[in-house]
Amino acid sequence: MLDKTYRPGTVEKIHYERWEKAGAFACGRDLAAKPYTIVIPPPNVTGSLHIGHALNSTLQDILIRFERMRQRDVLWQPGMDHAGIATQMVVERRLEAANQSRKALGREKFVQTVWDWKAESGGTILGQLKRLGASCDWSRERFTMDAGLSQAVRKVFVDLYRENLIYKDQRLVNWDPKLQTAISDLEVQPREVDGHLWYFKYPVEDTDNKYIIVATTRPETMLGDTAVAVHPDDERYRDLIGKYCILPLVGRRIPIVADDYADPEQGSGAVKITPAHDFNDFEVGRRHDLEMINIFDVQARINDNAPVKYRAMDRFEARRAVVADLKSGGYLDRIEPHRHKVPYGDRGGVPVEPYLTEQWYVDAATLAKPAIEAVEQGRVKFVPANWDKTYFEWMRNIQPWCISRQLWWGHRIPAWYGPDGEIFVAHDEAGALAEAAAHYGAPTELTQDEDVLDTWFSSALWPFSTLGWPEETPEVARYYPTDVLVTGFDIIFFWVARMMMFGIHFMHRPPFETVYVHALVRDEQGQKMSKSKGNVIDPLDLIDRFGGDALRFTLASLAAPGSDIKLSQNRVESARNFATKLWNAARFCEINECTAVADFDPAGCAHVLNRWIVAETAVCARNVTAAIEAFRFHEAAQALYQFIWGTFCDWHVEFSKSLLTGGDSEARDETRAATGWVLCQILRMLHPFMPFITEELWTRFGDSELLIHEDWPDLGVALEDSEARAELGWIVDLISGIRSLRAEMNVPPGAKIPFMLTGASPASRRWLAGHEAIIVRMARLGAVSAGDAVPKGAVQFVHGEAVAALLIADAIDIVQETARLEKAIDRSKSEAAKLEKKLGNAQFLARAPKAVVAEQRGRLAAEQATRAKLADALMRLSTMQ
RNA sequence: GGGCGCGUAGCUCAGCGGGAGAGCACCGUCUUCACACGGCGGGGGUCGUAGGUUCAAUCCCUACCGCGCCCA
Repeated sequence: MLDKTYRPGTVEKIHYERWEKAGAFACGRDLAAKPYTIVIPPPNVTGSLHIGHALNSTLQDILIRFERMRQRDVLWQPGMDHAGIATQMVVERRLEAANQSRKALGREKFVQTVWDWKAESGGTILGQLKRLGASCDWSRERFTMDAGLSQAVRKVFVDLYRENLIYKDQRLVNWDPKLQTAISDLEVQPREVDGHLWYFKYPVEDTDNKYIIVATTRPETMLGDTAVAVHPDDERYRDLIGKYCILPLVGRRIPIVADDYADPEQGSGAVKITPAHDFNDFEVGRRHDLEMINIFDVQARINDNAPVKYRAMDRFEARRAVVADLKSGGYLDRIEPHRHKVPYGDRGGVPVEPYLTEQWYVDAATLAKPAIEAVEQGRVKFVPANWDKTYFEWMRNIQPWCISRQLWWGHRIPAWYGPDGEIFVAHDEAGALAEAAAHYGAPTELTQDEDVLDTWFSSALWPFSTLGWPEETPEVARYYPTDVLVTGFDIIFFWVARMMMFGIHFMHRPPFETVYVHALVRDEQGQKMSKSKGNVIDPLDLIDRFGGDALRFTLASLAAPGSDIKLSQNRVESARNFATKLWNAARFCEINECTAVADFDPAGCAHVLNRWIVAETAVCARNVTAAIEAFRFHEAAQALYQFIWGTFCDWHVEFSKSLLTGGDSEARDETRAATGWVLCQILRMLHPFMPFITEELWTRFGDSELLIHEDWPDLGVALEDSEARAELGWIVDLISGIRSLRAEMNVPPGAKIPFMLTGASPASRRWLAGHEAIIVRMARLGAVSAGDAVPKGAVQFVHGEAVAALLIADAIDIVQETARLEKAIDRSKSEAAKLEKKLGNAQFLARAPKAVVAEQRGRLAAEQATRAKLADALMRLSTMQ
């Protein structure tokens, strides 16, 4: 016998092991079947499971298990990302703790240390995904630094270089002075800070104490100023254009130029130009052919291009010194408080510097064009659809993508330099040497580029590199393009856009058909979870307490498209309760021998109760199928919850008791078989959402080894017996009506009340008689009869065309009953009045669709009939007095 | 400044042109032979504000108020 409560802890482990042992997650089980592919967004090798991963993986697993049961050949491709900066930082921190350092170790040994660390403790997250029930094909697990994936990276680099889509350029980059590497625009986080605007006076050359005032948030950069810009239409400065200033502290003669970039409304209207340290100034510098003076070294300390006094100061120290010196020199006009945004590196956590360096770039604008078209033409769809706006917005304004990083952990750039700086890009050193030999006419020694590639460069290849590309593997042919990508909106730019660009360029087809974008999981108050706030909900903790199924079901039912998810513990609790409810319904089935019968034909039920629950099951299956197909996970979850709890447990199980314990053995056997069949359909439908408990129950009720490979219910509309649904719907309403009236009239719960239905149609009488046992049982009635006139001593309610009467005789509180009926009449009157008004409107009759008019008429007629019956009841009551 | 989105029951959210819904919480009640992680019943909303379109607006349009996110 099943226990009284379901205990997920032990059960979940058992079934995950059974699945793995059976190779249940492997792709290629049926090569005749249509493939269905999802690649997992590869988590960082340093990562551990947080609630966002739990949501992301749950949704993927629902789709995967659903399609697997639809007998598609599913591949859920798992793996991890080497996460360049993040991983290098983790390992460096470990080295520091052991009093070692990356630089002391040297490149080769350091990289080996990272690999050792990865082998030892990297990738705990994948083990954690198993707790959630993720049915990835673990036999195909990949890592972005694997030999095969690295080969893909080199091929892509070499090909794009040869197509002039990768090039080296001297530009401003976002430089992280702490990590001493370039980072991409996307890795920069602007933070609001309270700073100042410093107003400086720059003397104008050859004038008598005439000066121009410039405002800046970064005084130290003045050491690299090479111009002052004013707006060409700004009257205040018109006569100064073309003249020169003498830069204080430095003594450099710098031009005053006219440029639209200077905003007359901002500050003094004149702006200092530091082309080597500001993105806007860089553009101004290009337009006016200004000198670009770099004043920082790689750690953002002042270098030798500045006056001796400031050399080797760090940027913050230099700021204080420069301000002090300008002040003492009489060049400081004033200081104003100023709130502005400062760019911080999202990894290093210090302000980044716009820094002039030579880096490798991808010509993103060219690659973006077909990627934009693919979405415009509908070949790739975002769900919800409006994420395409975000995608377009970014893609249409895309900047060259800086892909080189001054790190050691990552894919080393396959470029080699000759003694004269000539660049040779090749798949490997041998290839480069061969090219060099041809170029120089003799074997020549080369040195490889020191830098590695941005992590996202390899992630961009994930949908095909994991399948074996550039080898022409059967998997590439079979599983590319993938079907759906499930991801958070925060990496649309980082990852989705780049997969689109590289996928289309190299595979000639977009990497996926659908991009399902889910929201962020927040805490109960709607705050973003973060360690520093201490509001992080640990999914593993929730799994320990409530079960993996409960967490999955909760996340699925909260995953309404378009809005963030606020997760609270009591949602998970109620999902746990739902699992227990199902468990107990199964216990009921077990006790009453309701198990699947081999030759049971759901279309062949004789008893209307069984036809009804079969029909409701078919409707539920249709709804759940449609919801999952449309990525409406919350609707699917809700449909299941309502059907399992609200229909199967609350009504069918109760209805069935009369038949299961009654004397009619034929009806009993059919009910057992039908109930067992329904339970098995429930297990199938619920399996993608709650894989563990359903697999566990399948071992008791199923007729095969593993539920995970069973067929998804495709029951057909023929089973949706509308007559049975109408009949049982009438019974449900009748029982609910009686229960409600009993409660309102304070009838003691145990009292068996005689009941009479009057004015009933022959069909209603037939239904009443046919289900008398059920009605008596569930509404706690005494004698049940049908009559023409309501006897005295009854409380009544209108049930369809009939009046239902509870004969409670002396127990009636006439005052209370009068009030109740009057209230019901009032409600009916006001409802009818609204309908009459609407139907009295000629415009409505003329313009509204016929069906709507007819519906309103029908509603009015029903309302009037109800009111008449209530009025009769009230009159009878008054004659009792 | 540009873009996207959200204001519906105490809370979390569905619904998005023709009768205001769910879960949780709340109130009452019940040790009924699957389940108190439960059963039964119940209360609770001028659907942010103001205009407009329409025979009809929570739903479409405009403005405003409040809140969030992304980009510059």
